[in-house]
Amino acid sequence: MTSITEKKKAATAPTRSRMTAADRREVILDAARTAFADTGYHETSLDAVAERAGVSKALLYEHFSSKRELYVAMLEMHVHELVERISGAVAGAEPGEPRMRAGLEAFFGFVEERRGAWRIMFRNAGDPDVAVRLDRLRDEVAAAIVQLMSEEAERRGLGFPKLPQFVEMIAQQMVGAMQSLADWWDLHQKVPKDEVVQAAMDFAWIGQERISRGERWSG
Amino acid sequence: MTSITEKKKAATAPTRSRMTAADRREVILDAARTAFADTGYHETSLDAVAERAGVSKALLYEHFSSKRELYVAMLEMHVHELVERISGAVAGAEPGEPRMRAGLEAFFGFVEERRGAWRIMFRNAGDPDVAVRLDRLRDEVAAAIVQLMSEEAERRGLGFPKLPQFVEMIAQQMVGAMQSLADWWDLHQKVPKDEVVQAAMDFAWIGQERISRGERWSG
DNA sequence: AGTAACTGACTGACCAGTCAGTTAGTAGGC
DNA sequence: GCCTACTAACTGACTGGTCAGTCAGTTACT
Repeated sequence: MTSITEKKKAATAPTRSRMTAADRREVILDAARTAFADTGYHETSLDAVAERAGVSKALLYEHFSSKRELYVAMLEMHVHELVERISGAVAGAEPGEPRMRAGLEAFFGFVEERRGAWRIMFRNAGDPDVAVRLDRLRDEVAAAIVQLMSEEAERRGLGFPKLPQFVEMIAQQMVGAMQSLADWWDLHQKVPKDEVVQAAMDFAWIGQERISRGERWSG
Repeated sequence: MTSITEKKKAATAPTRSRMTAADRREVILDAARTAFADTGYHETSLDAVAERAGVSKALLYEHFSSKRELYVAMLEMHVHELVERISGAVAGAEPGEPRMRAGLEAFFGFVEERRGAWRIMFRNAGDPDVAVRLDRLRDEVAAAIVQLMSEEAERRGLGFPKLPQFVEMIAQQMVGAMQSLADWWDLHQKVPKDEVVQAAMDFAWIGQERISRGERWSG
């Protein structure tokens, strides 16, 4: 193992330590995450990121060829984790309601544990190229939901073919609703995760009509 | 000296007309709308807006004290219209399902007629201060929905008091779902409005469970 | 002749990206 | 153990371009 000779655990002291490229890259990505989360893409200068990372701006360019590339690399890291968590949870659950609940739990679990990451991912776009990337991700998630819904329909021996775009529209709404709820939760962190998941199930699964009749899922 | 010896001969626009302040303001707001809709907040310079409006940048500052103020004024104009249309439609409909359908129709009607305006309102934020403003608007809309839902519950002689935040979470999801669907529609304009409204009703009103059983609203 | 509409030309700040150099580790020879 | 040469990590100081916002005027209308 490439032998981490000495864990720089004593990093508290201003050790003007030279790192391996890989380690330094991590430090930079982490600084980028917090910096961008605090002030957004446009309003965060690379000087600020460099300062947070404790290095010169020039060094950033040894690791990333542009501001955008840095941002995207950081973003992709978290996106990857989120996707892994959700798809893992979904794959390991029974079809139907349990699957949906598992997905929601995984999603809101991520949001809870990594507030900063979440905020970066969907509230801070700013740059159009970055926004395009996020849109693409969003569409991929929607496509995955479409896939699940179609399997579900087949399993039950029916389909939604009449409106070719129908399932996609449902999936887009699902994604939007969850994103919106996560944003709200970010501003109301006191609300426990269970209640958030519950509200998501209520809205997306049993629907408005029943809600307005006073019903709740799994009462 | 160096005065304009020769008429610039603005061959394109013959109307080098002097306007009243109010008229010019309208022209500027309109130019701002299209410019910002095309390229977003940060990527649109005031020089570009001025050019579109056919005036000098300095004149913009006769009417608006900053880029942000111009943007917000333009935004608020459209927001006001949207809110008027929806609340008008909602007020004139019977409670329950007809009311919801009326609100959705009004909303998607606005999106259809004013694609540019919609795109500005929620896809282009960019500037954090502007984003804050949009968030506030969003919360107001959510609050209005909460209000409607509460009245509805009272009308039916029941309530959702157990989780104080429950209704708010539902409302936030509703807003997010509709925003998301509108964004999607913006990229799939061929889909007729009726189908979009239908999908919205299906998702938000009857709920996922019934959808996955193959049901549709009003069959 | 008075004033409101309007302009060109400017500046000051910011910031992504560059470059010519300076260190800190390290491998190899003695 | 101690030099030495090599390399990869790292830096300060700079540039070139963009753009919000300003100002000293110039026109057109009443």
